[in-house]
Amino acid sequence: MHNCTTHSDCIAEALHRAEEICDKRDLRFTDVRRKVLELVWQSHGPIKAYDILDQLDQRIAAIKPPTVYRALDFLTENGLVHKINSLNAFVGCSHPLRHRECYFLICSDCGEAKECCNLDIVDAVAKTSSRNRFEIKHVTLEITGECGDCRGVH
Amino acid sequence: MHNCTTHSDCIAEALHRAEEICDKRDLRFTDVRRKVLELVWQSHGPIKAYDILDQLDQRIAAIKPPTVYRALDFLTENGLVHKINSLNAFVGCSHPLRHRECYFLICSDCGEAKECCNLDIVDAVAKTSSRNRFEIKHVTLEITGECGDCRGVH
DNA sequence: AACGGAATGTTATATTATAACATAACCATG
DNA sequence: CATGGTTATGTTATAATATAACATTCCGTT
Ligand SMILES: [Zn+2]
Ligand SMILES: [Zn+2]
Ligand SMILES: [Zn+2]
Ligand SMILES: [Zn+2]
Repeated sequence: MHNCTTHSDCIAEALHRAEEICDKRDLRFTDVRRKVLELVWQSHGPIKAYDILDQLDQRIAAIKPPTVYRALDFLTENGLVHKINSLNAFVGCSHPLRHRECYFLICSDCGEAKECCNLDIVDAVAKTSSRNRFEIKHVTLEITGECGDCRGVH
Repeated sequence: MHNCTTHSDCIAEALHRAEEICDKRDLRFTDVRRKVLELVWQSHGPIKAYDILDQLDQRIAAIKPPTVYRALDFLTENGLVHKINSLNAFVGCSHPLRHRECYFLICSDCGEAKECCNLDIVDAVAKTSSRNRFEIKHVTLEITGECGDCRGVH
């Protein structure tokens, strides 16, 4: 499902990046927020809010939905996590500083959501928006289909 | 919110187009499906499943959620309606025959979801997908922001 | 009329998300 | 280090969205 070399490093790096970003921006990277982000990265793929909740419950007593959703809101607002609307799931952003230019290739077979960037798409979206006198706040681009691995293509 | 000249005509046309398409494809454009599509077009903008349900209830006794969702599934699968995931809402497709190339400009102020087509975007998406050896089944592009009218731009 | 498949009805429940208010932690400032 | 304002979390309840599972009806074909 993902091909990071050492996944524990991959999680640690994501947490470290988040810490730095929050530091720089004077945001509070609290315990709850850190733990939620850690679980998101642990899955290293789309994870549902209630699955996070379940996994937290095992570690911390009595975490409730609002706590998880608040943490996810914080992480999403600050570009550390993406919400994938077509899955009602959340995934860690792998480059939080260029967070607005991302889109996803979502394999309906293996469930991977590959985060990509592409200037042509960003340009085309920007142009068509301005032609329509539309001021962009947020772009969601979710491409669903089947990935090469699942199709056996090489 | 929308600028069709005569909205009753606009609804009638949409229903007529749907009828033709279903005819051609040997699909059953049943009463429930017609009524749901009619309500979607009546709103002429994103409408929620349970709002459709409420409005149906006033006309038909005891319509239940599964009935509405089934009709919406049918209409979505056959390109007559789009689901807008970021709103959990549904909107009529204004050109069902070219249904796959659409995207939406969604104004968070007035709530309009303008359906657009743009070949540059379609191309860029197709290219990046094939570069990633990814076979597209479905593309969701939802651009949220503020429309020109709401910003007072002319 | 009898059959088979598709659509709808029905009951119940799963899943996703938020409102509203109480408490606790944090942090600037005196 | 007390005080007060702000931000975050805890807590309870419920809202909003969506589907499972099974029964019945409808509809075209034979
Ligand atoms: Zn990893
Ligand atoms: Zn795959
Ligand atoms: Zn209209
Ligand atoms: Zn607007």
